Amino acid sequence: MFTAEHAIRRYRETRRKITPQRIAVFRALEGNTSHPSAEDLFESVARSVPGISRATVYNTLETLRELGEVREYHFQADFRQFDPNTAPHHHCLCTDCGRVHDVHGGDFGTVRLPAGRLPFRADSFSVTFYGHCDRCGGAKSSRRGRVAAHSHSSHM
Amino acid sequence: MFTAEHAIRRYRETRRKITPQRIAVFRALEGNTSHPSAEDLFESVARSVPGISRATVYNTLETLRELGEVREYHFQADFRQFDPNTAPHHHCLCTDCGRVHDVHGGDFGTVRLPAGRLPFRADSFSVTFYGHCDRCGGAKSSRRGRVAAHSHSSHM
DNA sequence: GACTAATTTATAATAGTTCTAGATTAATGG
DNA sequence: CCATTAATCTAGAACTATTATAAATTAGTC
Ligand SMILES: [Mn+2]
Ligand SMILES: [Mn+2]
Ligand SMILES: [Zn+2]
Ligand SMILES: [Zn+2]
Repeated sequence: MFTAEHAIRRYRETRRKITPQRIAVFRALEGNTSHPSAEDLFESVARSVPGISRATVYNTLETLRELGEVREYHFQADFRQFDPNTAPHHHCLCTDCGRVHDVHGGDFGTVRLPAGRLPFRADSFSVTFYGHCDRCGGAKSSRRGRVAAHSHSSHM
Repeated sequence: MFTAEHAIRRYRETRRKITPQRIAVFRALEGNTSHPSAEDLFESVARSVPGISRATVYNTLETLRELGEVREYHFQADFRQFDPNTAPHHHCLCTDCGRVHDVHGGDFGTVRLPAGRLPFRADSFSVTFYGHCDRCGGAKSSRRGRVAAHSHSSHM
């Protein structure tokens, strides 16, 4: 689990300096399940560290990614999103508002490459569901909360 | 299945004009399993239609996407990729060279949202495997062709 | 073949990200 | 503490994919 303390330890281990700017980015990521973009994090961090540069936020995110402390996703075309939760989990992307929810805790079925001779060695995978979130449920399904409980399966 | 003829039919149906530029883009997409970017398609099409503008390629792709004739993916951060195969299928993204392979024809398991009360209505989903392709197999696994036959499963 | 709205083109604008050079500072050790 | 110095930070320029604009061209229609 990502914590500012853990990130600081990793930075020390790898002979990197601990700066107020970096700590602020770590804190902004701690427990953050919103899959923020670099700009999101910049805006959030700039409140506690006025004058921080975007470059610093970008650089810190890149380092954390190299260290394997955050994972980068490309849910949308226009910006990258970061997730301090590096454990494998699925995501739901609302195609209306762009919000991304984690999926965890249930029976999600299995995902595997066919045992056949596919010319590829897979290290990991990611599953993204596209649809509509709670708040965007849509005009026709204004009966919130029920609509949500939807199951989706496939056997491609 | 996407064909230039089918795209032309759809363009006629929706009162859009058939131009040499558009036909060239249709042809470039026909049977294309490389998941090309707009720039890839521009370069390819520019050979047969010198002077074509990038804007035309972008506009045509956008229209095809609206018509549901191609699907747009965000495998990488820096550009969008298009797939004329709109049937649901999985993908393998080589994290070395960026090539994307389709996955189809075997037993891939099932994917579903937990039947519980997840506040989300899913319309579709996409599965992406990350790893190393045939050609990029890596130094340690130069024994190509065997490495490939790898199976990956999960029950998160 | 003429008409006209749709399309195309070249180019400017935009947005996210990366690069750069000079100013600042964390870490080290006397 | 203070001095040293390599690492870091900042502001802003540069870069890249994409979108917007406006004027020129053309597909479709009669
Ligand atoms: Mn997540
Ligand atoms: Mn595909
Ligand atoms: Zn939403
Ligand atoms: Zn490869």
